[in-house]
Amino acid sequence: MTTIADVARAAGVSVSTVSYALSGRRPISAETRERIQAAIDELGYRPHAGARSLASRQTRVMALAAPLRTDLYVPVIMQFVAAVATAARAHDHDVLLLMNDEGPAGLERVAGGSMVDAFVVMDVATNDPRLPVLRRLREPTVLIGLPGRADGLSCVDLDWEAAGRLAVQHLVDHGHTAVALVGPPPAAYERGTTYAHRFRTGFETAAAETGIRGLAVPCEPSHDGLGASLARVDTEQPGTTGFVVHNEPVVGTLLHALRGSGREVPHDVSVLAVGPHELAEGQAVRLTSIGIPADEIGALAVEMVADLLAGRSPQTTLVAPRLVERDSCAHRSDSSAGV
Amino acid sequence: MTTIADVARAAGVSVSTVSYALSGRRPISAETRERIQAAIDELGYRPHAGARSLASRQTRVMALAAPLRTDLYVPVIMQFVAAVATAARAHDHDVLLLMNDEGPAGLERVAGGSMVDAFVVMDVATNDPRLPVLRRLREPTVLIGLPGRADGLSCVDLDWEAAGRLAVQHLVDHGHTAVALVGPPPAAYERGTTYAHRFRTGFETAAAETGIRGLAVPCEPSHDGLGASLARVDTEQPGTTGFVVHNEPVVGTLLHALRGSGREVPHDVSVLAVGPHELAEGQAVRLTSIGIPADEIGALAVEMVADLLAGRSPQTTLVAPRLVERDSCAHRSDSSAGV
DNA sequence: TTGAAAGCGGTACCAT
DNA sequence: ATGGTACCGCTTTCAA
Repeated sequence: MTTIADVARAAGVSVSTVSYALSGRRPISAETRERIQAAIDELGYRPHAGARSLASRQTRVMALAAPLRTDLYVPVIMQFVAAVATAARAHDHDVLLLMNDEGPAGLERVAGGSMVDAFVVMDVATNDPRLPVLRRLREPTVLIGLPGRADGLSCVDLDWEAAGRLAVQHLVDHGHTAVALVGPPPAAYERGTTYAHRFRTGFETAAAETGIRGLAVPCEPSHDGLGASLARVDTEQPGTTGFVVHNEPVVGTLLHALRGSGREVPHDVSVLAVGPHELAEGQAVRLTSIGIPADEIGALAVEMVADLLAGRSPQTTLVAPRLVERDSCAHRSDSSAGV
Repeated sequence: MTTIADVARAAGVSVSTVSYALSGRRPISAETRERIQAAIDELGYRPHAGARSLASRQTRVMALAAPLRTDLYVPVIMQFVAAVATAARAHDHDVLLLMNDEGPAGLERVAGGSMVDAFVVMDVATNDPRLPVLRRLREPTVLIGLPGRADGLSCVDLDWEAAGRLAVQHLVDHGHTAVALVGPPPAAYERGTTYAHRFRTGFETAAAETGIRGLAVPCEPSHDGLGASLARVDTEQPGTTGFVVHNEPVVGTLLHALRGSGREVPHDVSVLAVGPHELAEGQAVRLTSIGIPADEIGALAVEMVADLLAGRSPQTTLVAPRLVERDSCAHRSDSSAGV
């Protein structure tokens, strides 16, 4: 293994000069810099991360606490993970992966061992037990999601409430007066994951404000689960012509079920999906959808980590939802709202 | 921050004694051990990972190179990642996440900086450019997958060829004489990902050996993609009564398409899926399926890392496929094979 | 069974 | 602009 001393010797300078050449923390003559760089290239020198972290008290690694749940849509989770990892590299950081099954103890372990400089935490619940721990740690934290109280911690997330409103508004604009939300599984609501609540709140608020009928039903992500939810809608709110699906796994199933019950999309009913655009586009009818900008949010999270590391104060950022029109929402020119 | 010296002082022993008490590398009297443990608990001491890796030349971190492709079924990838992360923790290791977009350079960077003790690499292709690099590195590697030549590296994977044979055999056992494989997208074959080839080889070999008709068609993971593939099957091999789907995203779509063309499952045609059991169970008809034991393979990978770290030689392990019977494969008692 | 001290490979202060 | 060197916190000889 080649060390900084080897490089110094080869370049005919002192170790401190090599160190400063590397960090740029003090002026080095162009000529010296070149000799050093040549030595580094020739020897294939790589600073020892452990030695560096010991001396400098920073690791250039950030921890990413990612969820491991079956009631979450995995492709989106993975997109967040990939976005954070990629953005971290762009900031010359690596990512230490923490699976949430370790809980608060895992965060303490990693922080206590000085393994990371900061935390990015996904899947935060209203009263997440990790929050008090994170506040106490000296390493800064960015939450992907929005807990009940965010004080002292940075947060980034989609503005789910605005997304819920946007969905309803789009259907209202198309003349719908009875809309249903096929939401996440009950478990997602019960767990206190705020995005489920926030979307639903936006949905219900907008329905109330625009004076249309709106019904939100949770949905288990299976063929039968969707069947049950759809039955509830048909029973509790007959005449529903607009569907919002905030439950990726059942998007395709919903389409088939509607068709199976004689309702053509978009001729008889409109469907608006919330989820990845690829999902929306891969269906029998290309679905109008509100995307989840995981790449953007992941990159923002890392940006905010950098801010905190630079000494700036925690902040909360909500990303505005964006709707892409495709082929699943049609105008209802007449006033008939029967099935 | 509390250091080993603080602990030593509090316990009234030397630093080396604390170190040895922690590592267990030399006998410590029960009484001393207790005093040390008490001091550790009281002070909340955590060894500094960087200092430790500097002195001991090992990090207790393993790198996990995970793919970032859109043509892979993400839930399964994630299951591998979770399995490796969990197993790593069970071996007192952490996981540094590498997204494959960095390629061989990322591996060299991380190894050169002494950030990890070993590598677990997913999504290996026949002539993966990372292989020569990994062979050269001093850190041992375990591949999840099977490259063209595995010499010098450990490998774990599902025995995909056996899986392909198992699928055909199951359909043959149920009296089918014309079976089709709806496989992964062309990109998966072209990339040289061996699992696609191996499954297909097993499928075709078994079909040939049992003397039945067998047709393998790749399939783009979308509604239209499935439509195209199904059309090929109907044209090139009319009378097909057994379908093997090795393409998770289109499983549901295939079911609907068959139904749409007047073929009931399992009455008219049998369908056998390859993929997670939850996927198979969430369909309109509960599908007989061959699972992908990601948890088992991930755990094995970590086990093999531990073996290599302990000085044992590289080895290759192929996990036998397991088939779970559900409701999508029926016996064809007569000899009619018409659509 | 325990202690003292020499590294491990960097960083950054103090000099020049 | 550059060099010398005292740490950073831990592991592991060497000694007792």
